[in-house]
This record gives sequence, C-alpha cells and structure tokens, in this order.
Amino acid sequence: MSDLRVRFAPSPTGYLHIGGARTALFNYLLARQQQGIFVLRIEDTDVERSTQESVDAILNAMEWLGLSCDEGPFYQSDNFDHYKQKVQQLLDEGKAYRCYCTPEELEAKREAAMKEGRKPKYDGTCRNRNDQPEQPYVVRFKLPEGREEVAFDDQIKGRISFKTEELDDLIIQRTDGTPTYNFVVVVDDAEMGMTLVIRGDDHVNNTPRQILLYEALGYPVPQFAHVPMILGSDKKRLSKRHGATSVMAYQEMGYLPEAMVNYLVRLGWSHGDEEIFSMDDLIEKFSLANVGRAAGVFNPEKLLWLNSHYIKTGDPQRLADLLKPFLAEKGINTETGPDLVAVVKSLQERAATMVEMADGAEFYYRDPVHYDEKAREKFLTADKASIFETIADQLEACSEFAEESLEAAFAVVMEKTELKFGKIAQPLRVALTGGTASPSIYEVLQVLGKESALKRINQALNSLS
RNA sequence: GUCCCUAUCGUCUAGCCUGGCCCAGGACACCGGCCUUUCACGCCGGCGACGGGGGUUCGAAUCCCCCUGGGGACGCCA
Repeated sequence: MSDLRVRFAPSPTGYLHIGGARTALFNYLLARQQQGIFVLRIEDTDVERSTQESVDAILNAMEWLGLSCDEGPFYQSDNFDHYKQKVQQLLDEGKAYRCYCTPEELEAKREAAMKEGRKPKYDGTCRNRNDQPEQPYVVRFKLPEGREEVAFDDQIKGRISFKTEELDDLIIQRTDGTPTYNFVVVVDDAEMGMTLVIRGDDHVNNTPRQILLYEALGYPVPQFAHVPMILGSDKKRLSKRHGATSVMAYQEMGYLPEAMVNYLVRLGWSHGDEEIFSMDDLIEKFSLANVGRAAGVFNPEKLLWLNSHYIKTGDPQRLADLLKPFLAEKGINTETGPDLVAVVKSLQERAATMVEMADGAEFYYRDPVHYDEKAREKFLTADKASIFETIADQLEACSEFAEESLEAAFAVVMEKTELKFGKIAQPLRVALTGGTASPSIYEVLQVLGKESALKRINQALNSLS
C-alpha cells in the first residue's frame, strides 16, 4: 500500500466523453499499480448546469469500462458551507477581498485590453477599497505580492513556470455565494489528501493560481500531471462533429470495453512496440513517464481494429451474452433456434462490432429464410432443382452433422452432379442464409442442424424461378 | 493579441534523457499478391516521416538557438 491518492473529478454537465475516460483510466491504473486510493469526486458547483442524469451517465460509463473507485463519489454541492468558511478565512486574513465590479464592466475591460493587445486580466479596481457598499459582490483572491514566478514540475511535461504578472485576482466566490472551480478544487484536493493530480492539459494555466491558493490556505501542494488533449481528425478539439465522443455511444455501437480501454491508453501512452494490453497488463506496465506530451488525434479505425481483435479472441459464452440485447433490438428471439454460442463462434472472425455480429447472426434465427433479391435471382434458378434435391438426399442420409460426414456427403453430391464444390456451395448458401456472404457452408450446416437445414433447402426448392 | 504547452509516416507511436547499432522500427489505414466454397480471418510484399534554418560535434532524429506549424488558456464554466 503506497500513500498515492489520486482522483477523477468530472463535472456532471454531460456524458463521460473519450477524453475524460482516458484521464479517469490513467488515474485508475496508477492507483491500482501502486495500491493507492482512487477517489471519484463530482464537481457540481455550477448548480445551473449540473444534472443527476449526467452523474448517472458518468457512473455508468466508468462501470462499463471497469474503473472502480475506492472512495466516493463525493459531491461538492454537499460542502458549500465549508467552502464558504474557507473563503471567509481568506477574507479575514486579508488574502481576499470583495469586488463590486459588474459582469458588464468586466467584460468591457476585457475587450478593451484585448483590443490594445494587453492580456485581459482584472485590473484590481476593488482591491484596495475600504468601503463595503450594500451591493452584490464577488470575492477575489488577492495575488500575493513580491513574487516573481510560480513553477511546478509536471510529471508529464516537466518543469513549467509562469511569471506572476501574468496572473490576476481570480474570483473564488460568486455573487450568489457559491464558490468557483479554482477554489473548491484546491480545498478538496488538499483536504481529501490528494498526492497527485492527473487532469487534462487544459488545466495547465490554472495550476499556478491554484498553487498560490494552496499556499494561502496553508495546504501542502500536490504533484501534477497534465495529460495532453485528444483532437479530431482536423486537429481541432474533439467534438460531436468528429463522430461519437460519448463513451457509452461506443457500447451502443457494439464496442467492447476492453477495446475502448486498450485504445484509450495507447492514445498518448506506449510500451515499446506492444499494441495489445489487458487491464492487468496495464496495471503492471503503465507509467506517466511514457505518456507523450503532445496532443493526439482520435482514430476510430484503430479502435475498430482493436474491437475486432477482442471479438476474435473473446470468450464465446461472454460474447453470446453481450450479443443478446443487440439481437433483441432487431426483434430476434434466441430462445428458439440454434445455440447462440455456436452462432457466435461462427461469426467471431467476421464481425468487427457486436452490431455487425448481430447482423451476421440474423439469418440463423429468421424462419422462413428471407432472400436477398439479387442473390435469389442469381442462384435460386430453376436449373438448380436437381442440385438441391441431391444435396437434400445426401444430407438426409447423414446421421450426424460433423465436419467429416458432411465432407463425405458433399463428395457424393459433387460426383453425382459433376460440379465443383464452388458451384454447389453458393446456391446452397443462398438457400441456407438468404445471402451470398456467410460463415463457411459446413459451419452454417452444423450450427443450423439437420432439421432446420433440410427445411431451408425445401423452402429454396419451392422458391426456384 | 498575451501567456503556457508542443513538434518522427495520413493517424497512434518506438528511438531522443545516456549523440554513432536509424539511408529511422512497430501498429492502424491504404495498395498489391497468396490462401479460399462466399464474406471475412490469416500470411507475404509495397507506399509512407525525423517541419525549416542556424549552430555544437569526427558524427545529430537525438544537444543548443531562432523561425514556422499545431494545441491550450485568458469566464461570477469546469
């Protein structure tokens, strides 16, 4: 048991997206590897935008990915009183002050500063006023004076430093009395005993202000590790227009959680030339030292490839269980018909997603067979009657549908019809599956079973034209 | 605009810290071939990168500087 304590701190204003999931994963991996503690904290200080639906969505996604936390979820909205106390503490110590500037005034100042090419930071208007008018106010943290720079050693990016003059007096409490992100994140990370804060790259600029806040509040400063952003194919920040960004959307599209985990971790992290990692591998091998420093582009094709890999190598029984809901959605009942596990085995090498597998499995359960029009026109023609009759005869005589006996049966069919296997297989495939693409004929025959196969051949015989 | 970060194939990356083993390796995608009862799988092969310019050095993808490109931040969002 190490003393490592990390956390994932999403704000519940939407679903868990790809980027958040990766951050959560990195945290989880490190905690498990070092037998530290992984805390989940919901950052819902923005009461307006936070929803319970989002909390549930995030929790679901984490569970799906297998990222269990050791403590939490904690909700910041449960601690407003405490934050208020802390703000008061800074006020009492003269480290914070009331600011009466209105949002409109501030906006105007920002624009003016931008226009003049200055950094748009607060000008300190209310910093030294002594009166306390009966007006709405926010509380600002007073930047400590006489300090030139704030620096920290990022565990991923190395040393990062800022000139204090780039910073300004940030708002830590809103007009309505609720605390802001930069304040609560410090209070909570400190009081929850975080030793390492792993978060998105977009927080680098917040870090120096937060460090100052840690110091002002008398807290120890944790270590930081800023993970690079994930971009879309156009190198812009990943968003809906790049396709699905919600983790759970991938589950719905038939992706396996282990594929998502494997993909996510390899986006930005590597371990030599290895590509395939189980969660256990990752817990053993993951390291912040091998996380890249530049933003990465989300590549759906590689995710797909990993997914097909995990489907190919996955346990058929488990895949069968996962497949059921996808089949049910198509109105297919698997209680009657071929053994689902056998069906899955025949499709594992052919499906890249569970949705594809469900599509491929459909014909096994559709009775009578629904023919693809083009396939029917091409292969279910009147001249095929004798072929089907011969096949039916031989199959009828086949005591068991095993690879060997089927081969023997078809050897006879080929001999009697004087046709090569290919000429026989394709019409039969259409008869059995309704289409021209399917698992191998022998496999289909075995999975379907004698009775069903014969029934389908008869249906074809009656459908010839 | 200002500040922070960053820079190897189209993409994810190995190599960079500890220069020579790298006329740069792997993976996805793409192209060609093989296998084959269809579709896939698989196998074999191909295409394809050290952003530019200066240094340092006998020697630089690796070290230093500048430029350029990309990302992020600049909210009473997180």
